Amino acid sequence: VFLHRESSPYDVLPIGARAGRVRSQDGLELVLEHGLESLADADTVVVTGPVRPDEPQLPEVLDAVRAAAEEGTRIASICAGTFTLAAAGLLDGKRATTHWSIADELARQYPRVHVDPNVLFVDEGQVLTSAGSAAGMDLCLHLVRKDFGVRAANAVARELVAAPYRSGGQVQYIPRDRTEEGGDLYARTRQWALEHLAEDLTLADLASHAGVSVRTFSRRFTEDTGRSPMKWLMRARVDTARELLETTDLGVDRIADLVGLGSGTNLRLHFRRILDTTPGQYRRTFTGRDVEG
DNA sequence: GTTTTCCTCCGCCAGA
DNA sequence: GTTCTGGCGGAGGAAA
Repeated sequence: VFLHRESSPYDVLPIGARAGRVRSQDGLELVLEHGLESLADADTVVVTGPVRPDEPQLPEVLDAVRAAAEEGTRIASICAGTFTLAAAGLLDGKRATTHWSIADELARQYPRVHVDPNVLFVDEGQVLTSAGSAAGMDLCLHLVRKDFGVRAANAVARELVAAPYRSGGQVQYIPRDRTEEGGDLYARTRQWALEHLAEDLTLADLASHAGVSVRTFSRRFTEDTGRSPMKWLMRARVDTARELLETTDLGVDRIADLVGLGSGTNLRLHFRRILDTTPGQYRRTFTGRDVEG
């Protein structure tokens, strides 16, 4: 589990298929104090899964993970752990991701899973999946962010010397046939947009900053980030509003103004759509204060 | 809650 | 022949 026991806001419990000493493939000996019976007490189970996707899945692990899910436990996976969730049937009909190098294999083995190889993690509510190990950290920070808010997630990220927030839609690094030109496509335009959130930005403004046509910008941006430009912008606005709700005493109307959402009504609407809560509930949950305006 | 207007997204296609 | 770009237009959604 990637969260430091010291810095984690959770009680982190490493669990093995059975308690005792186990030897990893690279020869490391691990002592696991807890076996699968401990899953029954967990609120969230993070499955790191087999080292390789072609490793046989242990039936007792699949049964335990399935039983936990049926009890309502939140289940997350990191890297090849997604294969365990898929084998347990938890991903049937759902979007999921894993490391890009084994995404094709996941789609082949589990055709009922909608595999998205281009994102860092996928949040399907009770079931969450992530790409490579570093993306697993992003997923864990996403969970902290959901459970305890932006400030707590940032504190954990600082402790781990990690980026505080990389959205799930951010593209995985995948080697392409052609040379990567300039790395993260439109990163400068995204940064520029974040610095001008309060303004009435249109798709044409973003395309103009990127120096390409609206059509090309829209197409390449979506390929690069997994989200259409304006959906990405809306999420950035709501995320900034969340941070302002947590770290300031500003009213909803003022915050809506600062993040370019125009009115408190509009901010409430998008808060509800994206986070399924209200700004007031959000501030009360994470700060204990009420919201004005 | 309804209506109107405007914007975004996306498929299609032509040209480079 | 393939890939990429950019314009057009319709469908759907968002905002006022």
